[in-house]
Amino acid sequence: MSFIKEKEKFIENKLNELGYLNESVQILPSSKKELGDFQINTAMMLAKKYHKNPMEIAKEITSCLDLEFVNVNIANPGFINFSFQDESLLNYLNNGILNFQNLFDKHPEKLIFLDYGGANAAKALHVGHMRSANIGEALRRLCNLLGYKTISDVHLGDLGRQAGMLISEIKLRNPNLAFFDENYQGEYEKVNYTSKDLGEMYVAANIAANKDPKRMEEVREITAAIDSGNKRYLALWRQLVDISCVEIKKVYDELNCHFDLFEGELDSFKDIPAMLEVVNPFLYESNGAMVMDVKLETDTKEVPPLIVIKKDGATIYATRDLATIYSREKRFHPDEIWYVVDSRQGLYFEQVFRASYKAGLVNDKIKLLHLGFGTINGSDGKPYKTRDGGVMELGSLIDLIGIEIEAKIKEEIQENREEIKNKLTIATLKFADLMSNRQTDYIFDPVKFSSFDGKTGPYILYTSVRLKSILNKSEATNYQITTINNQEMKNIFLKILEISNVLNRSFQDKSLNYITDFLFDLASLFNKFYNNYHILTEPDIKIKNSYLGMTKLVSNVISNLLNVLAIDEVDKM
RNA sequence: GUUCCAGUAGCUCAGCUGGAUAGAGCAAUGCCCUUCUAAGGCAUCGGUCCGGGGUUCGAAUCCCUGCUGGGACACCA
Repeated sequence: MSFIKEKEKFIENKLNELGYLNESVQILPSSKKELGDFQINTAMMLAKKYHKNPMEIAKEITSCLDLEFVNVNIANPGFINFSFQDESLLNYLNNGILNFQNLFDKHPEKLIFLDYGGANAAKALHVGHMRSANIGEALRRLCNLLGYKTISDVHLGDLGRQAGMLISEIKLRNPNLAFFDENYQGEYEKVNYTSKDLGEMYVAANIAANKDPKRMEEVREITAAIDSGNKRYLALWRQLVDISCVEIKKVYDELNCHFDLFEGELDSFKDIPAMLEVVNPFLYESNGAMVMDVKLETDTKEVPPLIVIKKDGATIYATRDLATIYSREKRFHPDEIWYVVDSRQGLYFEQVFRASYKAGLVNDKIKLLHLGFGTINGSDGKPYKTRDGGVMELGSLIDLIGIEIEAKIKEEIQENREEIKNKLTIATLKFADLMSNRQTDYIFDPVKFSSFDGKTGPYILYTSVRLKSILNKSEATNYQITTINNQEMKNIFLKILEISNVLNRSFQDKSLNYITDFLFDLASLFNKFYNNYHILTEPDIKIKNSYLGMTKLVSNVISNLLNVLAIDEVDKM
């Protein structure tokens, strides 16, 4: 158990003895440092609830604190401030050097299924995909750290109109391919496209179809044909999906994303009949389509019915998502399923989740969550585009930042230069992406992000390199902090005590900005210390060893938290 | 039109479920490298927390209301 948690429990027990039953206590860093390192505001909350004088309750609480609490004082109208004995802190922190896991609290074991990534087959990944990937991957790692089991699925968008688009374009360009011969019976040849070709053809088809209604009609027909299982088109489409997956996997690899399952909408196809059997009793016909009511009496807003089958009899994304939920429940029995998808799909997921519960595709105990995220905008506040107004592909974006980064790596570093560049580039992007609260939009500014002054990924990595460099030069092998020698050191330790709280909040909000903030604060505090004290030349051996122990501790903490964010460290930069 | 979410320093954003004097980064100005990576550190400047009511010991945070911006509102995903 973390130190803070242990002390909170201690106070909660004392409150029980005083007759304040089942109250929870939060120990927070004090906002008035001159009054103590920590504060609790419990007395004022209890005062309201029990109609008593907060000062009196504060006195009751402070009178039962033990000797580990020092410098205890009460301030109007009922703030309790205190600090902890250095020995207690050091005892705990030294355990943290040996094992990072000692610094925070484990959660109850559950299985969480995460759906993130969401790349579209045959279309290049763009900036929006990056956010889903970064947030999803970091959440997966956070879950694992806290003791949850996880399954991640990229859930490709590999069915739908882009299939029709692409095939119509191929048909136009190579009408003689066997896929377009209704009478062809033999094996289908391997097509010879690169994922770049696919991207280019998709764009061409999209433009043409938007201009020409006849072309759009053809796209619709092909899409519908695939939907109803047309073998020729499906054979071609599966090949195209495989081609584009090569590129997609490469990018996810660069982003350190790990997917336990690399499934997609195509895979949900086989589950549709079984799903429809369950949902069928709830369906009714409306304007030709088969829909399901999902509104509730408690709604203050209008929640339209969910379309499950289109009027042409074809499936729609909702059909596939319902089938996927059904299949996930059957195969894995997760306690929760998280969807890391753009906030704009909020209403849609609300409908799908309601439909799932209502029809009994999943039991009521399973938690279905849509973790929406804000859009990535350009400096004009509109969705991020390239300079000429096109869609910014993720790959080009990574290259763009990479060039800036390359120029800043020290010239004398030649060994692994490419690898260092790549890691710094991803660190830059990820840190910027995870830094803003998950739910809010943010402005993507390549110039700002690659400048890496201030609160950035490279700043954290720079600090981590510093820490490692010191540890290497010291040649220390075991680490023990025996004294808190100055305020800068104390501040670092107090910050580290916040880890458990930071991880919990991050988990609760499903937002990584608490972790990026913490990393920045901790790195800043260490850099401050670094500028004021010289570790390796410290003459007092006891103090020097404590400095080294602290350096090791900070290094461990930063490494572990960067790992949660799926950011790799470097040895030099 | 209905509904949801935003509005905090010149700019970009935090703000721990109501706590004490509202915080960072960038930008601006001035310092600190013969010392463990100066991609660093220190200092200064910068605020009617969109406006107006209310709730209470206490509001950027909760409620009401107005203004501004953005999203969503059935056969795209």
